[in-house]
Amino acid sequence: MTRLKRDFYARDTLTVARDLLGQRMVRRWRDQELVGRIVEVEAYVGQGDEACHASRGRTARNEVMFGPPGYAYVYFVYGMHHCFNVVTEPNGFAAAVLIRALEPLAGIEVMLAHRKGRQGVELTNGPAKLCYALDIDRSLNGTDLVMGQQVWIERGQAVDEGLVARGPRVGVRGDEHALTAPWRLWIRDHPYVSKAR
DNA sequence: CTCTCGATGCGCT
DNA sequence: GCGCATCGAGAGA
Repeated sequence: MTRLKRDFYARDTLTVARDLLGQRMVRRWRDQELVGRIVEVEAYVGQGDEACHASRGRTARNEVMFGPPGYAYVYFVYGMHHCFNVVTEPNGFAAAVLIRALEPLAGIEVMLAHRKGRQGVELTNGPAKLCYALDIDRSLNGTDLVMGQQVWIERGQAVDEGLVARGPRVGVRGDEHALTAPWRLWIRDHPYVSKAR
């Protein structure tokens, strides 16, 4: 499998988000690989995007987003959950793509164990759920997706443009633009896409 | 099925 | 102190 390289991530965030659909996210866990096909993402685009954690400037928490592309930005939210993002755009431009849902492809037994009792789409149909399934927490914040050995993304089956759906992001706050920009992208009718609330 | 609400820790005002 | 890029349980229809 071909791992995505730095130049994949170093592009416009919406383009990276679009191209991440269908790719294979891989988590090295002990001596096996937990793999899921990316079926839903959201773009968070820098200082002008009020929903982006970096919109109010650089802090200890969002530091990784300001750095070079191709690194993991993992944050802790609601006192109990983690979310996994990939950093995009050139060094200095704070942007990232949130991975919101996966279709499990390998290591499903391990994912089932991590999800204690949940099964089927409940394994990975949400940004925090997939972090539980893949055992991702803040210890992975700042890890290199291009050279690292803990988590990375491989070239997967391309998604035809006609299958790409777009809409407003889920659960965000901010101005009118932040609330309405169609920066959530998913594979149309895919069963593992998260349920809107 | 839909809706509401509590959990729970930390980053930032 | 406030609010959060969420989830799961429980109630009601």
